[in-house]
Amino acid sequence: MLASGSSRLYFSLPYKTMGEEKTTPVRAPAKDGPFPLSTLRHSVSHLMASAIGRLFPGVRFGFGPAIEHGFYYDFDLPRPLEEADLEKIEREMRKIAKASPQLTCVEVTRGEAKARLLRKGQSYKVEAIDLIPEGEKITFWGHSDWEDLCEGPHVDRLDREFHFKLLSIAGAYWRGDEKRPMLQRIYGTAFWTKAELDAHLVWLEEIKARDHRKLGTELDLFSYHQEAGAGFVFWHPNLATVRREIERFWWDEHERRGYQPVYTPHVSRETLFEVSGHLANYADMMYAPMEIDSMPYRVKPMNCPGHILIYKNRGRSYRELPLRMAELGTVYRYERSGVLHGMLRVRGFTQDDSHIFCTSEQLADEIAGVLDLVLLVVKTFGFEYTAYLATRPKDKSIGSDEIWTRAIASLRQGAAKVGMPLELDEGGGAFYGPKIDFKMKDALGREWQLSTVQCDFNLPERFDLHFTDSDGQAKRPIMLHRAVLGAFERFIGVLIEHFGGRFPLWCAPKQVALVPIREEHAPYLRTLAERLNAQNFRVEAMLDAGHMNKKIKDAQHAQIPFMLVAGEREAADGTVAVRRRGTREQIVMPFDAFLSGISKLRSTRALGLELE
RNA sequence: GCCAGCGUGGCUCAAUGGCAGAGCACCUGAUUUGUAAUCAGGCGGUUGUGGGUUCGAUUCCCACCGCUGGCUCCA
Repeated sequence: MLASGSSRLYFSLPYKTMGEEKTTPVRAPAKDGPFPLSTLRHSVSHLMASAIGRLFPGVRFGFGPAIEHGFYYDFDLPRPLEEADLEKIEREMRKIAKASPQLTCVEVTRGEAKARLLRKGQSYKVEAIDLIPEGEKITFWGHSDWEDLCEGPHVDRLDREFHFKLLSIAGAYWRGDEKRPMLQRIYGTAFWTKAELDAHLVWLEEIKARDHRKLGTELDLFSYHQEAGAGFVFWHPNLATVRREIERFWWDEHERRGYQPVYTPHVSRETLFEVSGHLANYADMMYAPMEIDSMPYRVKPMNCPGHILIYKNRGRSYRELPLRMAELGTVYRYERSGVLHGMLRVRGFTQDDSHIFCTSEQLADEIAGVLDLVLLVVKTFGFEYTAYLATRPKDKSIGSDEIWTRAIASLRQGAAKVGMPLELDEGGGAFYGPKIDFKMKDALGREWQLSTVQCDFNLPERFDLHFTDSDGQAKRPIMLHRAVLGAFERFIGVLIEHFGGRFPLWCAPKQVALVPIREEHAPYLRTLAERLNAQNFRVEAMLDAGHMNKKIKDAQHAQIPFMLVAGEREAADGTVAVRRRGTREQIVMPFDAFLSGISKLRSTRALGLELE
């Protein structure tokens, strides 16, 4: 119903660092034509609705807005749609656009609008009228014999040049409410030019090709199993290697920044989660209790209670603050079956969790420290990001206005210290405190929520935490929850798609492939493999009988960053023919030069593969 | 959880109410190759699980498990 005013910047490409590895088509943002792109898309959604009206008499219409990459429209139809229907609908749309291109708009009174819709049996639309604020204009937009309660704006004529495609069918609750009827939704997209539509379709293909579930199979990264249950990920050696490298990076950075490692049990007595409030507020997400010695125990859905027990284990001095505890803590949460999605939405996952206990004076510095770490991660993996400051929710929340104001100020100060711009998410905070959430934008321009920093005034109260201040008084610390990667499952799932399976050298499952030209050159390469192994490089030595070309193909498919090919000439002068992933180049260089080159790429965690 | 679709060797996909097939992978043998697939042979499936209809079900029906696209909810 609502067309937003102007088209948004629709797609950007932060792919500078990837050098020759770049495979994503470079696209300029889709342009507005005679009308804004979103207006076109909204009009095309109307065109689709009118075609549905002709093909499915008795259809009742829901909403049909323009969205980020296209549009949708919801319908209550007499029968389920099939893929094959989309083409039929498209054909009907073209017919209608050609036959009756003129759009019309009439303003009516509220009563008249209702009568008009009742007459047509459009019960959802009748309901929609009540959503329009009193005093606002009520208009119908239409073309041919079809019209729709709609605020507009729309394009003037449907015989202008534009290009569209219907993409998929899905179910959607009326007004997004799961207690209401399920409608059928058709998604589509539209552009002013064919080139832009084609580019968009190529982009959709690229997304499909980079799907972490597809690459997970192709590159032997992970699996899930019917016999193990939905939402549980099995990490294969290749992906476990990636994870271990990232964990190593993570611990290095945390130790450098004064975090202390802790480990806490996966299962605790239920009373712990009563005290923490999880049982009262989070029970839906928790698994049923298990009985141990006739007492109920629970699998942990979060790590904070465990960390708090460690804090509380003895008296704490102000000298210990800020106290930063870090754990790669595996938690289990019940997610409804329909929301599970590869590694990105699972039921058991490992958070890179930390809790910082500090005074309110220390808060801004601690936040700055966390944000600095987020920036390091963003840079290391080549993401772009947007940071959102989420403030006090309107309905229920705890803590005084003063403490909220101070915490929000601290979040702002922390961001200012590291020069981080903040978008505002008004009222988006947790009930227990404000936070900064990050959306990371991947190489395909899609956004993912990963990092988060949250102030918590609640748990220190509930667990009655304190420390002894310099004046001898017992005082209450503030707690900061933070995750930088978020969860390994989601982070690495995103990373697979971000890199398209082409991991940077430092965390690639295999880093160097060795290919002899003939089997008799294998001994030379074996000595190189030993030297690489001695430097802790992960080597795929393809030294068995077999043909060179096949090995080259296999190494390329496995996305191994470097391939060293050697025959008589190389063996004679201690050189290697280096072939970089994604290229056909053959650069002959001394092995020592190669070794120092990749050592540098590894130690700098370079994103690209340019050897100096 | 809800709506819709799907489930055939490790992977990608055929086929039919009447003996389940191909390519890749894997194994064996031959081939010794200068930058993306050498040739030949072989192994491998109770067609997701359970029930029903039928002379006969992988195919039709039901339930469950799992997956996919969305909705709703989230790291």
